[in-house]
Amino acid sequence: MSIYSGAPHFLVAVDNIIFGFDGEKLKILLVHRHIEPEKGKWSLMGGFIGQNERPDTAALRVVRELTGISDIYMEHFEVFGEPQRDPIERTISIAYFTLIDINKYQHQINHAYSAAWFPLADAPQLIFDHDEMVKSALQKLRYKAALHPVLFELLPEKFTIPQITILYEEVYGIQLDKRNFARKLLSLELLIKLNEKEKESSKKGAFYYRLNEKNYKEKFGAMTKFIPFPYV
Amino acid sequence: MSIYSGAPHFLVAVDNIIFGFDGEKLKILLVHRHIEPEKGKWSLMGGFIGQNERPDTAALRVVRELTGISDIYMEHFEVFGEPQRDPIERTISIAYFTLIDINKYQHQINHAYSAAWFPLADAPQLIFDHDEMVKSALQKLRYKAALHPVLFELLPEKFTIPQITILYEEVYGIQLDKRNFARKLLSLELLIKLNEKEKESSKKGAFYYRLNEKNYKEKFGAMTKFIPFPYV
DNA sequence: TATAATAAGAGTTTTTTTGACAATTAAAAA
DNA sequence: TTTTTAATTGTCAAAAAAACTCTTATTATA
Repeated sequence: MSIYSGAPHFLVAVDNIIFGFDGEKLKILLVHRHIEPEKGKWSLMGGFIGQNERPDTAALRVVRELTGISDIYMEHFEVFGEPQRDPIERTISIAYFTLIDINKYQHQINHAYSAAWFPLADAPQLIFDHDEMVKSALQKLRYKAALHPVLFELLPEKFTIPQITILYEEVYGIQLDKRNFARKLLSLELLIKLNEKEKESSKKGAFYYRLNEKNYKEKFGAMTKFIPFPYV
Repeated sequence: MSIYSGAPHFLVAVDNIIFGFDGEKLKILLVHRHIEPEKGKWSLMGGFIGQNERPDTAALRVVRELTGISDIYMEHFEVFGEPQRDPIERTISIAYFTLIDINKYQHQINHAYSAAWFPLADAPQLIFDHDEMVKSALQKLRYKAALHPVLFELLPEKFTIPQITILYEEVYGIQLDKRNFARKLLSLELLIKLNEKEKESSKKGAFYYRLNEKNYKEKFGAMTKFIPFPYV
């Protein structure tokens, strides 16, 4: 018997705020509950940590079960441990935010979970404290993305400067000066210009770019001010 | 019986990396283990989460038990959940870093824990994965302090510009240009100059300053580049 | 075939911030 | 009175950021 046996034991879960971007809106991926309690409501994708599983492995597993993908950007940002947060049994939840390319993985979604993408602005009410989790995740994403080029994780392999600009404007809810922002982005030497244009959204067409993988990895940690603080 | 009963339950602990600054060195507060396992070794101050206790409350309690103080800066930064990290029984640890004024509270330390301050540079080897925790905590502290005026939490109520400069140099292990750094600090309007000098460390004496509490709170969230990235 | 419309994207100027550098000053000790 | 020590103030150039305007490629339409 353990010498720690006097201490209480708890259920420990992971919950994942999965962000995506469809070219217009920042979205989150939610699952529909088919069981009680809170049956019929929407919730974040989550799950309990297994007996021999690390928390971050559990968080990856949960996203893989839902979307079929493993190669994703994920970061722990907070622990939600209010004793009464789950009315059935006390559960301590380790929360992560995850960024995925919505276009690439939309068809791989596991329909067993009845998942759906919702624009962040008009997502339904969620179970337990999941609304609070989403709010906090967005805050942490904003913090992160203001200093690291993390939002590229939300874009497809080929993207245009106007698309990136819209993404940043959407995440922060602000208007950016297109000229200054494009200049800043290009000066980082993260992007490789392609000989191909996207012609859906304009007559002139915008050149496609892709990430310079090497520079992206090298410069990811080096903080750059993408967005002036405080935003608003 | 809970409908979650199939899921495993775990011990959940908090561990606290408590930083202090004595005017020369950045230090951490460690406790001496009087029990097995790892009896005689040094460890971080930690404890198990109580049945009806929030994780952050537990982290505060643990610091209060050791130092007698409650009014402290504390931030969660990582979860350590490797299944084998504690050889006795699997324990998931929620880690926090804490900044306290070493001078103010040195005399309140609870001797039941045989605690001692160690300069970060020559701290003893710690139990389990606590060395890794300290390393990660320092990294997070550096990140935080490069953007927010959080290091003032380590200083006494009255402090001098040279003292702050030494603190930043110590935290980052770099040399700063005193003139440029003082200019940046003063331009933030966080400091109020006092009509009093500190005369221990120089003949001329350095003016004492104290925090402008209002501006400190207001501008804490507004990121400022105290230290250029990447540091080193 | 010309031209109007649209959004992309390259360029300029001003202001602010940063970084590199040296001289002056206050107070105690010799 | 002079020396010594560390604090404090100051200048200038370079770099970065912010504000702002015009040109261009392309499609649709007259």
